[in-house]
Amino acid sequence: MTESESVNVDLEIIVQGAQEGKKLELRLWLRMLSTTKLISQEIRRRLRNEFGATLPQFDLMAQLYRERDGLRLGELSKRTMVTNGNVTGLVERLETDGLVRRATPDGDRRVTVAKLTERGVELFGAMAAAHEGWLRDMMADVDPAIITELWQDIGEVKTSVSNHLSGNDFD
Amino acid sequence: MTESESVNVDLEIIVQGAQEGKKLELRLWLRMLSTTKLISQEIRRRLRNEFGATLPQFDLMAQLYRERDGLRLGELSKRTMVTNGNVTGLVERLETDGLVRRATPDGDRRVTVAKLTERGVELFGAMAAAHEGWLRDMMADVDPAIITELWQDIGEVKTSVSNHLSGNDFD
DNA sequence: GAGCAATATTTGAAACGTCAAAGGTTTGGG
DNA sequence: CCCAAACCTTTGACGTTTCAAATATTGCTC
Repeated sequence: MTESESVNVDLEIIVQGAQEGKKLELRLWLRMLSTTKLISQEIRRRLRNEFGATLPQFDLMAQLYRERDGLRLGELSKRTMVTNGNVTGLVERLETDGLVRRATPDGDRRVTVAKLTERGVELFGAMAAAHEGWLRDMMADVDPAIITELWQDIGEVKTSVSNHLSGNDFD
Repeated sequence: MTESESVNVDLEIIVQGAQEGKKLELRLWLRMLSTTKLISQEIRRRLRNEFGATLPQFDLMAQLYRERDGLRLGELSKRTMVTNGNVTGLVERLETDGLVRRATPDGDRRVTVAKLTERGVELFGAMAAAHEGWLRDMMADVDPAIITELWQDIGEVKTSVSNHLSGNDFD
């Protein structure tokens, strides 16, 4: 059936054309998402294999590493973009692993402050160094100028998105 | 050793000036990750509120929408970048919701093929249209030229990452 | 100073995510 | 044939994620 074949070809051309006509924003989003997933999975695998840690744990510890006096769980929640309930569980597991210690300040007994233990500081230091190296390796083929440019332009995207959220706004 | 100290100072100034103390790759990664999280959370919230669906379900249905004859679960797993075990559960839930149907072809009884039902096709069509609009809104303040440029440059990052994975390579 | 609103964390249910092990099915070499 | 290797999906253990409801504490108002 040469006719139906040629019809199919035409359809494919049309579809292709339409796909490239796929909205720019959607196309960018799909690529951002898949790239981020790819990198996350690689980092996750390596954190697991080399340090027995998870990515969320790493993120949380990174915040506590910066603020050596500790942070309230709510503050941790904001900085890691993770819900309150989730922070509870994360900190709980890190505490049983001896990497984090929880304490309630005398001033306000509603509050719980999480702080890295010595072991936590030590472990995170090692993980952070490795983590940075992994990223450098993964992006080794990308021109540094492009990396800087990407950083700036993604900043613009982030700003735009922040200004167009439906629910609660900024913070 | 004053000499080595001055060397250190010089190095730090250079490093600080060049990248504000953080390696380019790490800085880019942190920004990509937070931006992706921000957009994901917004899409998730809207999918939930307006359609009662989740983002992973949306992703999976998107693949089945393209391949109207259905896909094997393993193929779905690759395309959605989700593990096999996870696909099983996702498809199970979508099936109880009447959006997807599972079948085992006569030729090979190891295989399970998932396919959108009519309701699934209909619902996904509506979700996809809304989804595209949300993205356009969120990125409304970004110059289209920059969006296209980002798409290309992130493509370079993705390629580089793909070529520097530790475990299994390409696909 | 009693109660009510605001703040901060925890809990519980449901879904998503990984990995590794186990369960069927097919296929191919002897 | 047959049985061992390869293939595909499911299962189970554990961790992450969200949301909403529950709990606890503080602070403020009247």
